[in-house]
Amino acid sequence: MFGSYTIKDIAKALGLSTSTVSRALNGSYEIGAETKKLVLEYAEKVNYRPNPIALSLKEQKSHSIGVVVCEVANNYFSQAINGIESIAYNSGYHVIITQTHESAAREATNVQHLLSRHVDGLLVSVSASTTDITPYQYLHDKGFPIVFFDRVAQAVNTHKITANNIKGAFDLTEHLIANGFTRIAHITSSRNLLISSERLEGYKEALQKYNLPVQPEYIKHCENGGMIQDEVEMALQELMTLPERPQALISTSDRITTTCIPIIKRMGFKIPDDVAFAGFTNSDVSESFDPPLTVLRQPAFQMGQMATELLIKTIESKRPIYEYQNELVDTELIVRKSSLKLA
Amino acid sequence: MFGSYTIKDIAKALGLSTSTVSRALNGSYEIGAETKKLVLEYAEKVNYRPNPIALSLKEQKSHSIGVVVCEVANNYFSQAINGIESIAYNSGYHVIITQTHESAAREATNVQHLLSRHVDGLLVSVSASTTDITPYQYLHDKGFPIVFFDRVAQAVNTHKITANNIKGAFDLTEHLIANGFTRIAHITSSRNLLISSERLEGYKEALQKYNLPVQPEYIKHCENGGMIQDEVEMALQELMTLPERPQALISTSDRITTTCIPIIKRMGFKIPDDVAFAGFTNSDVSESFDPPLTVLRQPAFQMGQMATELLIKTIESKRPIYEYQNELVDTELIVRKSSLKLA
DNA sequence: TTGAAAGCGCTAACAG
DNA sequence: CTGTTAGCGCTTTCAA
Repeated sequence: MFGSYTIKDIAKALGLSTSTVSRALNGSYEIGAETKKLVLEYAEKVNYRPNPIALSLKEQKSHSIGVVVCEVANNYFSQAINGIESIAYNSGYHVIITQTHESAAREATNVQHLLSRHVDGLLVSVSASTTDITPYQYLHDKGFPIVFFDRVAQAVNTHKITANNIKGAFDLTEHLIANGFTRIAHITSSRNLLISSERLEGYKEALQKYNLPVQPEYIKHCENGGMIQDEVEMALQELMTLPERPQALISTSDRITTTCIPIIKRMGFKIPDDVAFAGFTNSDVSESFDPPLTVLRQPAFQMGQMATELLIKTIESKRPIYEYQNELVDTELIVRKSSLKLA
Repeated sequence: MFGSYTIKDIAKALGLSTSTVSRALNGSYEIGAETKKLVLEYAEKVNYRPNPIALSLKEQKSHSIGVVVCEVANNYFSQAINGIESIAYNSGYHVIITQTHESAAREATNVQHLLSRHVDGLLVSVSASTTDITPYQYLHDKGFPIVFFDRVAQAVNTHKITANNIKGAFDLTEHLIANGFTRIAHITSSRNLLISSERLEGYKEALQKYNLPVQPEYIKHCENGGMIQDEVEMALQELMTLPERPQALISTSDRITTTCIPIIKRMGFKIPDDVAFAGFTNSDVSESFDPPLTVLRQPAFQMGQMATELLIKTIESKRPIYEYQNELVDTELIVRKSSLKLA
């Protein structure tokens, strides 16, 4: 709060009523041209700014949207937040960001917190440990605007923005197959996440297309989404000590992808000579890795923008919405040395 | 806004007045034990949550803090924001983040925007192109709480949290000197930024300590903070075509550091054989770079936390504050292969 | 111990 | 065309 002029101040200074000032400021029709001019000029002079809090109280709208993500310091999410901010800012909304650190409990608290803050809508990407989505279902049923992005709660029938995960993982896997690899392992995030199963599905589809067996021992889940270094290390350990050691690895989670590299090296394997590697990540330095990383990139910024546009449209819609969009956006495969052809 | 119970609802249901309910809820002394119990139980039952907007209007406090940074999708800032969120969240404040994209004009708009949102205080890290700090000075003079972190407006006498930039750059430079390099170039961000001059100073101090000449042609500024790829490329180009080509490079900006690597490689130089490299960055994957990067890391998370603690303390202080803290936090030098000893 | 009423800044229905 | 009034949810005098 900072010593700003109120409508009352203007009214007093100009010898008018607050309603007249309000009307002038809001360009109402029922106002005299001169009065209007007078008020507008004075308001301009004293740099009048309406108090958004008073407006919120009046309108029963906070003009804020709540964001639930696992982590801000994550390539994908920091880019998505960039997109969210860009749209929200221009639409007069501000953004309250909360982090789950992949904890379902924390996520529930965050949603509560955001609700008690009276956010007008929610932009959510569920945590890796989230299984209970009834709070979202409940809110949505009550007509509260929610848009999921990236990590969606499938069962809740609302707007969703996701990357084409199946195709993305398919492309990644197919690329490895095309490069001569047949024993390809798959490291992914929690089984709770739809993105995990979709990416797994894309992987399987590619194997099947080329008549390669889908081997369960080649598939590893990191239930904490890679937040815990040990789980990634364990998964890698198990994979690389298999009798039929995989020739290539794909990782389908941003954090896991970047975490894998040093672990693999520490285990003494050379990429791609001993084991090829490719993964989902939005890191903008994957080119500088040793070796340069083959990555599957999601349009994080655009996804954030799309989700926010949809959410604001929903919030501002006059009539209830019963048709929900399920946007699928394309990913980008960037081939580099880490997935180099088998000699 | 979401169909929640109000004090009025409770009052009506219990046949009390709103003031009584309010008193019960706030644990006032002037209230009957039974009434209090009654209200509290009912409130609990219906999951009553005070409307923060009404409270804000009443208290003339928004319980929100505004953050001004250049970019969320930046290693340092995303980590700092993580720290900011963690403290703000636990203190009942929410955080409104704005990005300048290194534009001074955008920064001014953002501050205006945040002010019109009635944030209770500002956490700012100025943009690379900011020269006019009078708005901050003005606000601060009026008693508005501002804490600068990382990129501070030196002239404004308020709380500041910075890394020990001089020592950090000194350490980085000394390390290179210790490794046998004598011709060390310095690439940094805009001259406007105090962090740039401090880091430059640390560099010079190290050279002087070891009786090495400070050569102006070895010092390059990127006025756009590395937002523009070309400016980094240009700087590198000029340095690497010098008659006496530098043997080592230090970069003192997060974004510039990560940008340099691919450019240097594209120019055909091998790191560290043709030119050694070390730089400020908070990237958590610098270990995976080719070659693994020697970096100077700032405690971004803690800096965000400290800044937020200070800001909230200032906001909530009963009496005006005239003593401002200037916290200097230590950096961490992590030595890796990119700065390897000269053969 | 409790209630009535005013007020935070703003808008809007209702009078005039 | 303009003023009066009430009300959004809450706290806090002031009376009782």
